[in-house]
Amino acid sequence: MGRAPCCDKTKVKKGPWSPEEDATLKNYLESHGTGGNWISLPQKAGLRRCGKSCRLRWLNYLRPDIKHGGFTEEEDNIICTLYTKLGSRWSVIASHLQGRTDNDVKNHWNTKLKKKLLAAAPKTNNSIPLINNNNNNNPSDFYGSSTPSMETYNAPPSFPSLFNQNYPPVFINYGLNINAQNLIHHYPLSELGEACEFDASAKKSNISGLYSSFAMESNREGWSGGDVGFSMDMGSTGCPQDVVNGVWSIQDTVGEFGNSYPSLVSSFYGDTKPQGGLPYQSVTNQY
DNA sequence: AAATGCCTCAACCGCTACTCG
DNA sequence: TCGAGTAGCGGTTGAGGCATT
Repeated sequence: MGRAPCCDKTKVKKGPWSPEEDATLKNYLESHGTGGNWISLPQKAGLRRCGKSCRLRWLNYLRPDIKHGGFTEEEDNIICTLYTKLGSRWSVIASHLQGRTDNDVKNHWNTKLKKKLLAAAPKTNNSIPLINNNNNNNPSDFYGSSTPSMETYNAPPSFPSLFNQNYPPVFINYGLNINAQNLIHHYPLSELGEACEFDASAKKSNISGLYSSFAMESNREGWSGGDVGFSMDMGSTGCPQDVVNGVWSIQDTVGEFGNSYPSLVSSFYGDTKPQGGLPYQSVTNQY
């Protein structure tokens, strides 16, 4: 048996709020406050709405300090910068923007900023991103049923906060999440390290989290293995975002990446979770 | 003018975190 | 310490508006 619903769904109204309902809720909250309990509020206020719905309507729309209307360029930059550091923690990001709600920021990102940045990131010529060693060059096999975009992007030029001019250009090919337990189940870590040329520090890591972040980059100067590099944080390297959000930051990884490209995050470029058991295969990059 | 497709965003859903008895 | 109730969060949906054909 599942969890008991927060209200009787058959008795509450759903869908868009009418101006009358807005006024009722606003008047009630301005004179009584929430009383510390949203669940019982609609009954007290005389609304046939779920408490959660009332809370959302107030927080996202009726609150007097809400800023409606388009986002400024400065707000866009803040969102982009924080997204690279925090991932989709919309409430935290929204807290840095006066009068913006998490829902607002989330919608704005999904409908505008994400597309804007993708459009500003032209595909590279060397976009043959992944080949597995299973004698089967169909990359979708590697990703299971959740096939990601196999496109490769240059660093978006409109994303200046990500790229410090003191560093050489970086081309991130792809970033994805991997279920570490599945991974261990199928591969000894040392074998994985050999097969995929993981950073030496990653080989030594203890796997402690369910999810780890895995990223591949190319054209990275100084990479000992040639043009292709892999980095993996196994959840034990002090990266605060990787386990929960799949947000991966070179700045937060250990080893030789540690002092490289500050704030550079791969999660923007692709994010998927392989589903089902993976066949034995390693991954290389080819030009 | 009508049909169609696309985009936006308010609202919902389900899950986790937190609080309190 | 545990469990119930509630708050908060992020992902997703779908109605309505707008643009294009």
